[in-house]
Amino acid sequence: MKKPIYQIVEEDIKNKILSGEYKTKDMIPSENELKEKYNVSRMTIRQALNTLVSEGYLYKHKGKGTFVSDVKLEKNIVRVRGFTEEMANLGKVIRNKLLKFEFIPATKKIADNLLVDENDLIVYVERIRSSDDVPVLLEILYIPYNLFKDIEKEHFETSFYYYIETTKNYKISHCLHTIEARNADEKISEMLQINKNDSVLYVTSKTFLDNGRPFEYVKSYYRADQYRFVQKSFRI
Amino acid sequence: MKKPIYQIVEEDIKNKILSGEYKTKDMIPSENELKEKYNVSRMTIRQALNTLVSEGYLYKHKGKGTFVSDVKLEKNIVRVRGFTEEMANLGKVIRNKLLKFEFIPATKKIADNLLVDENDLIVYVERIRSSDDVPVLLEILYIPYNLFKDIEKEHFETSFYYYIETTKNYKISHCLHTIEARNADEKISEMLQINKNDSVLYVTSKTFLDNGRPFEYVKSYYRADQYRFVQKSFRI
DNA sequence: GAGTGGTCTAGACCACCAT
DNA sequence: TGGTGGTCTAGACCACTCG
Repeated sequence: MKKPIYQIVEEDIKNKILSGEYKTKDMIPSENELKEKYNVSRMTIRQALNTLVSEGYLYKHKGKGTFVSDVKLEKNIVRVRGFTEEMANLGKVIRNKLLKFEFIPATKKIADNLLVDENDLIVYVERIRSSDDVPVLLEILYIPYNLFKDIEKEHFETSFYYYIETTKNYKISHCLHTIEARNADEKISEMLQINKNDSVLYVTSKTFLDNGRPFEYVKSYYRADQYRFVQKSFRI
Repeated sequence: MKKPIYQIVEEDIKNKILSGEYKTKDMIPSENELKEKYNVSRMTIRQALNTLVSEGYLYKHKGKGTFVSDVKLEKNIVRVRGFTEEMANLGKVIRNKLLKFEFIPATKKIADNLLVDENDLIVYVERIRSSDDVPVLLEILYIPYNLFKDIEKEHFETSFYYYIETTKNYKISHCLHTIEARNADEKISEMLQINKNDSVLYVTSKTFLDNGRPFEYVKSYYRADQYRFVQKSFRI
């Protein structure tokens, strides 16, 4: 799986921004200079730059040049992060206990959410995710098989997002959440080691690749004493 | 001011989606066909298509084609909106029942959150907000008196945000939420007309003016059967 | 094997900005 | 006027999907 050139250029420039080699408000080399430097065509350079612009690292001024954004202001937007990534950030030890890993036909509802046809093959996964040996959430995942034909149980015992981004080299774009409160039923409470009727956060998520395709539909039950959402909203 | 071709193509295709000429899950013509149809180069077609993909109108399948997304699920960006505004948008009739309106000294925690000094005067408000006569949430507000010296009970019986933006002419900038699930205690359940131990969404909000000052700190208890949060996150 | 989207090239002309 | 990014072309080869 060879990385495309524009992605190499993109990562190189992003690193130069993060390391401080390109500083806030600095003009980076022009597209023509970058074209020479990386020995590629200008369109390839533009593809790399445009991604960084859409991610907020750079901004352009026609007739002037391309400049580095104030990256401090970015980081406050709500980010899509896998549970693994999130917990690792907090220095927690994660464990994933796989309960089910099956192939099932898509129901109407799942097919609609994942933009596949009814009865198309779906990877169905149930797992419990623990942080420092305390169960935090129960996840039920629906994943279109045709996107991940080499998918294996192991990917859900480690990090599914790592597999997607590193092994498959897909790009994750964004995620839609709904967040509700529910009382745990018998099954949920048992799995999360809480009492029946204890509150849980019930979250549905649909996550998209940068080609516009949803690649997972997830129902999650979070233990209320172990997890909460933080969100920043803007008045627009 | 001539429109670039890719934008004309983009709008044309978007219109065909919105008008229903291209239906959900339909494959649209291939890039080569579109190239012939509009009499432009393939790169121009791709620029138009990629914008529509990033906006969520289309998704692509390498080796298969380009397809129409389920457009109903657009426009989900998280906005700061007062409850009044939000419910009015849904055509609901709002009522606010004011339970308490008092002036109290700031505790350490409240002072820290509102960037005032301990024991500074705080407006303390409790109110129940109903939609179509069903109680939806219990709100407990802490507001720094020094920002609103002319504040009155009436402002909480109608819309506090309206008062801020129209009467005071302040600009609201953004809001930080934390969202948790809790079991309703005796008091909460009674106020929201639910059973004891029923789940509620417990939300804390800190809302800021565009000068960076927090102007309210709010604890809210939402009835789980009446309310949920929707959020869109980006991977950056 | 034929068709699709993904990547890439080596040019070109334009509008905008500074000097 | 010379340099920048914005738009656009007419090709090319690749990887993927499907029959």
